[in-house]
Amino acid sequence: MSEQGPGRVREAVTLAHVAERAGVGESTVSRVLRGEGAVSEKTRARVRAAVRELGYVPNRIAGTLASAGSKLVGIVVPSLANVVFADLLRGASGALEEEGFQPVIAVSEYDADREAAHVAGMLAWRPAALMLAGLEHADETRVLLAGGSARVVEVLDTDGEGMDIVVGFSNAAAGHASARHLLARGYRRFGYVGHDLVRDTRAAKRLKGFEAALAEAGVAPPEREVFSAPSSVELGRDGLERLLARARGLEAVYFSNDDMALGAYFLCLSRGVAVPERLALFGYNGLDVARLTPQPLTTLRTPRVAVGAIAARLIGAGAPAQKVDVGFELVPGATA
Amino acid sequence: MSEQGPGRVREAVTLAHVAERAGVGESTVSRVLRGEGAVSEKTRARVRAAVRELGYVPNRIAGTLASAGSKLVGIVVPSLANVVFADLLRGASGALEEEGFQPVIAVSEYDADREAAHVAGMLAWRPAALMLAGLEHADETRVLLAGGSARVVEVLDTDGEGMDIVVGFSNAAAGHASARHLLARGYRRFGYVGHDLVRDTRAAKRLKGFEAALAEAGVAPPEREVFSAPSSVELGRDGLERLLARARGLEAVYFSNDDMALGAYFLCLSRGVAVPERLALFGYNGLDVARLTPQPLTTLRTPRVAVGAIAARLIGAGAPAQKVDVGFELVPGATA
DNA sequence: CGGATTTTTGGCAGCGCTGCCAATTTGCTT
DNA sequence: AAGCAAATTGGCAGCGCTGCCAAAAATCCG
Repeated sequence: MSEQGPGRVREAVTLAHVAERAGVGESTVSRVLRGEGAVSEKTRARVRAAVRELGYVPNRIAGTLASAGSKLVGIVVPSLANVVFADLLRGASGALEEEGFQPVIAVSEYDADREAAHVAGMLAWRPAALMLAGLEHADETRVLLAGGSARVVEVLDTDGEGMDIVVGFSNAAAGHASARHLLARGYRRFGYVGHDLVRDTRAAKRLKGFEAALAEAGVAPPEREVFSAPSSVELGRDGLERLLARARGLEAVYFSNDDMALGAYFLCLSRGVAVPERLALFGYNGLDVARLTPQPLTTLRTPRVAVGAIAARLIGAGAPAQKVDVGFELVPGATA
Repeated sequence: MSEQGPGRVREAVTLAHVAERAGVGESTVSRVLRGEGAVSEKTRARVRAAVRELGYVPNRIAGTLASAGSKLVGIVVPSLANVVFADLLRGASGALEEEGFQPVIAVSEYDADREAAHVAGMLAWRPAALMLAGLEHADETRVLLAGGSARVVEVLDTDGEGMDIVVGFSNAAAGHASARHLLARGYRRFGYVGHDLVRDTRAAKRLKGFEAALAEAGVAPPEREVFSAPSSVELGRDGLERLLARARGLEAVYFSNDDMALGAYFLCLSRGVAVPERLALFGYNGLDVARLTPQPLTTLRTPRVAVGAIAARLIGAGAPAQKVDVGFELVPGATA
């Protein structure tokens, strides 16, 4: 029953056990483990041996409590079904790891209140930083964040005021650039097929930028076909189908993202609608798969992985509040 | 400087502060917060008011240390670039949340040693459970897991021995079923285009099952074109291109997954190769996008989201060690 | 209305580790 | 060989919360 004895009683090996085994003080073991403070090579070796022999795994809960300030970084994304956020997480997760942080993720389903709940839950772990998508948040979220000591990084959008660090690009500018491209190609009669604009404020900002560019050029706003569901290939196909059924003479259609555009492109392939001669298609995101279709999709690529990575680096560096615009790249494909 | 005073010194509001403010003992506040133990409605209200007034956010680090056993669940996936794992995370994350757990993720890049390192790092947070992809792990991982008190859930594969709970399906059976389907359709000369088989052991198991079925039918094994990189649409296209360049008379090609098959399908569309008449294509995963191409891809759909959710439920229920086979579904499309 | 119960509370010792400071040892100098 | 500075090391008080147990208050009963 006692924690010593010859048997492998393993249950809860603590730093104290390691210290005893190595015949040194607890502080010394702690120093060795953290590679901090001067410890002679001899003791260092003894401690490491003890750690190995006992199969000791440090308890970071206790460590964090004692030292205040954890190495956790909370990340709340709107969805995991969308490649954008998977890419963001990939970039963030990789860089965070290198910076010595551990990501903790949560999904808000594009719901501001759920986001707030997650923020509260994560704050309970006293994270070093919290990463949120976009600049629009529930008031409660702002209050929680203002009161805490965690850094805040808002990503993927720069159109607005950030609370602390902001890393992203202008969605309005993206929409604007997309429209300019289409206008330059001579298109004048536009359509728009999109998903939930209320929840996905970034998509809404793109559309706004897109329409602004048309207005500036004195061109009529696009005929809209908007769903209130998350984006998907299927929705894009259905959207274009409906749009074509009711709007005559459309020359080019702007989509809320590549998934949607892809569905529409497949519809065109199936129906034998000549792209871009009869109908031009323009997406958003720069998805890999959309680059390899028989005709590469004309789209606008965003550096999502980089956004995650840069955000992580800034957190690691303890950078001051700032806004980093990583820009985007218009990718002329063969569909517009 | 003192932590009281009339001003809003906010820094570190603790349970003790709440207790003082509400004029009750710490234990009472703790009980109210956890909704455990009998507390009169009157005091309960006073405590809640104090919590609100002070903007108190419980410190779960301290709570976990005091009570032992956290509500964290570590999840180590091989990659985030692959939809499969994003789906898995989605299912797990949603169900975990409902069960009151918080997911902590890490990416191993299909590397067993990195996986081991992440497992060690997560164990330091004394998680309730750890979720790993597949049944193949580094010895170190097994040792760490055997010594810890965390539950272990291995997902997406049932071909082999699990350490604790296993939720998934047989990849070998999946490959076998795919071959049976193609054989039933009369195809006899096969090709295989795949990605890194050494790291992605599940893909290797599928191929093995596929070849076994061919052998059983007395059919020659497939002509292989295998890359040592992660799967991608591009790799699928290139793979088929190479395969066609060197193997004559192929009738059907099996792909390591839908991404690969999609790239190949696009190549066929571009080159005007009649699918499935001249060449049949068979994928794996049941990706949404592959269901909406002009010709839906014939593939095998796996319940990835469900796997994540079921795994989470079992953890929450404290289920005993077991192996859950959720099966898969062969989806006859128009490409084979 | 006193004593036995049943409810509600409060007190306080840890959980395992880190930070601070003092004690000890070692290495140099003169 | 004594004197000091520098390098190592150990002790121990918390970090903020929960679990356990005893104290206090509210209820019940004959």
